[in-house]
Amino acid sequence: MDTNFPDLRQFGGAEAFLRVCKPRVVLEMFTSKWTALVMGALLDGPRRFSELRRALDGITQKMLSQTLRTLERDGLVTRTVFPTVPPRVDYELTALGRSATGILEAIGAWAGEHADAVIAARTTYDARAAEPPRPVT
Amino acid sequence: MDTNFPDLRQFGGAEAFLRVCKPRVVLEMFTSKWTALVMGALLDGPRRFSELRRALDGITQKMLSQTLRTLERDGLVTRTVFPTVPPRVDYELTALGRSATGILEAIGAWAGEHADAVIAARTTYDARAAEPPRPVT
DNA sequence: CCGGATCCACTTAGATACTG
DNA sequence: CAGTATCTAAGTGGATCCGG
Repeated sequence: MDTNFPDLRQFGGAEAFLRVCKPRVVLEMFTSKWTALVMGALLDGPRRFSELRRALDGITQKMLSQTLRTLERDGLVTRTVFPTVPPRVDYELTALGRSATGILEAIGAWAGEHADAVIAARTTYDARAAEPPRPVT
Repeated sequence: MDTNFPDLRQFGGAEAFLRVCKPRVVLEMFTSKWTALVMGALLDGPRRFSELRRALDGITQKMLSQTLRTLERDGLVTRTVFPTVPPRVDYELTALGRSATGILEAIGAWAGEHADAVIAARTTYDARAAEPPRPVT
């Protein structure tokens, strides 16, 4: 099989390549701890800040706020402020955001089939690493 | 739409939920900087350490070594030592590892369609954030 | 109610030097 | 050739306090 792995020297090394690699940009959208969970909580429709805070029982205000702002910046979520008192702010997935949840579903599907194998492999590896050193014979 | 977002209090809060959530386990397999690139470099078949080091032009020995060990621990890559001198070590994707690259392909496909929209959204957001504050009227 | 600002602990990654 | 060990810099997340 030949999958045309690129010659990274064209880009000035792997480091430079990663900065312009679009799949990597997307990967980093989901790497932060709360991103996937917040998007999941928005799947059912618009939610206000305090509803999300309750749904994500245990998340700090700072992290929820920060995660939502990142999602908004990436165009995955809209933020709507109602000029009432007390203030009310609604968050909702955009079309782009809903399409991005497809990735999370793909990950969930793979996880359903293979996560146990990964966890088992870790257990085996860790047990082997904890064994006493083998005699040299 | 109702997507049955779970009541996280059942798990003792979101923090505890994330620790047992299988999709999250899978997500974290790819969060480290070099994982996806190393797996990509192994798609064409077995490679030895120095070949990978060259293919990933600019990666440090430490990060390549660390990434490969993590992949091996997760059961995605096998490590084969040939007892020759000088030593030779081959790395190869397992069946599990090859199936996991499907996730990376899904991300790549979405990126091909939507990464530009994300990048554009960021640009717009950043420009707006840099504007002078609006008068209160 | 919705956040911003600050401080701190922990993790991650790079540089460098050394070993079987 | 194929790593490991150590040190340091940078980023990420949590706790807490303050403001509109």
